Amino acid sequence: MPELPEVEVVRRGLERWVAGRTAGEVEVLHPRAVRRHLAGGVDFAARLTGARFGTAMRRGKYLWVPLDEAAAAGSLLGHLGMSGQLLVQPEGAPDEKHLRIRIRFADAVGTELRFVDQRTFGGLSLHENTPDGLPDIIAHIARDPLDPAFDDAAFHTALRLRRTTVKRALLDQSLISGVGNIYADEALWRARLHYDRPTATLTRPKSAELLGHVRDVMNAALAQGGTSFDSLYVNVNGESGYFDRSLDAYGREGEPCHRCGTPMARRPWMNRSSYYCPRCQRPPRVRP
DNA sequence: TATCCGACCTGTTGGC
DNA sequence: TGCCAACAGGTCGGAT
Repeated sequence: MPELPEVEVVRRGLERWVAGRTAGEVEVLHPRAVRRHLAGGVDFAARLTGARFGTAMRRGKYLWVPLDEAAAAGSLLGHLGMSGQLLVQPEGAPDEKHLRIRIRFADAVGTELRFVDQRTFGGLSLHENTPDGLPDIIAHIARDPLDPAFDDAAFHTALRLRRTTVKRALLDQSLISGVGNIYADEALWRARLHYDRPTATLTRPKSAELLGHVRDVMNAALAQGGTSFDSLYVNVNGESGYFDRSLDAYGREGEPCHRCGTPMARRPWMNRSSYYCPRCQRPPRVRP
């Protein structure tokens, strides 16, 4: 599934292939793909048509493109969800099986923007912007740790104040954005932290170390998977090369820990799975 | 108010 | 072989 590095690759692709162009005909082929656009698909298409795209922005896994001629100070907001792709395809190319939204351009370049999404967890929508230039609906989303303006000290303070556990905190988009289940497990393994460790017990050095590992995991993925924006198409296929080569925790149940050789464990967690090393990542003595 | 957790969705996998 | 349940997981919103 697209994680933050893949979303960044898509952002760069949009910046290169879509910025400065004007939307022509817009087709909404599946209503769920515009479910966050409360006025519905017809309104979405009508308002987007004729709008000129600015430079794509990103916060966490949300992408948005400022529009200069649709609703005043508005943006086209996108989230890829579990299986979403934004593709710039030649006009007339066969439709993808899960094509949800098609945006033609009012120019003669001969390409169109497509939103393709098998599981329809993602979608596109139009929103007004806050004074900060952020789509209003994502104003509550925290900055991601690759954002130069991310405040490490404030993150640590917020962690200490929460009465929750460390993995829940990593997945809390109002604390830190862009961390999904996979990267949370990877960063916790690197930091030798058990997922159920209460955040209130984390020292400042330990939370700084954890944050550093989150950044390392993301940067490594970006370095390995962030190549496709140089091609003609904005194309995230949902499979980062990083997943195949460099995972230390996620999906490795029963395989030896890359640090100590102990078989890795998997535990059901929040309708998901947590992968960890039972030796390197000891559970907290006092359960929260 | 803060935190928790089920629902949404569909292709794949594994068990019977 | 075929059927069905389990699984994957980001986000929202209702429940606690």
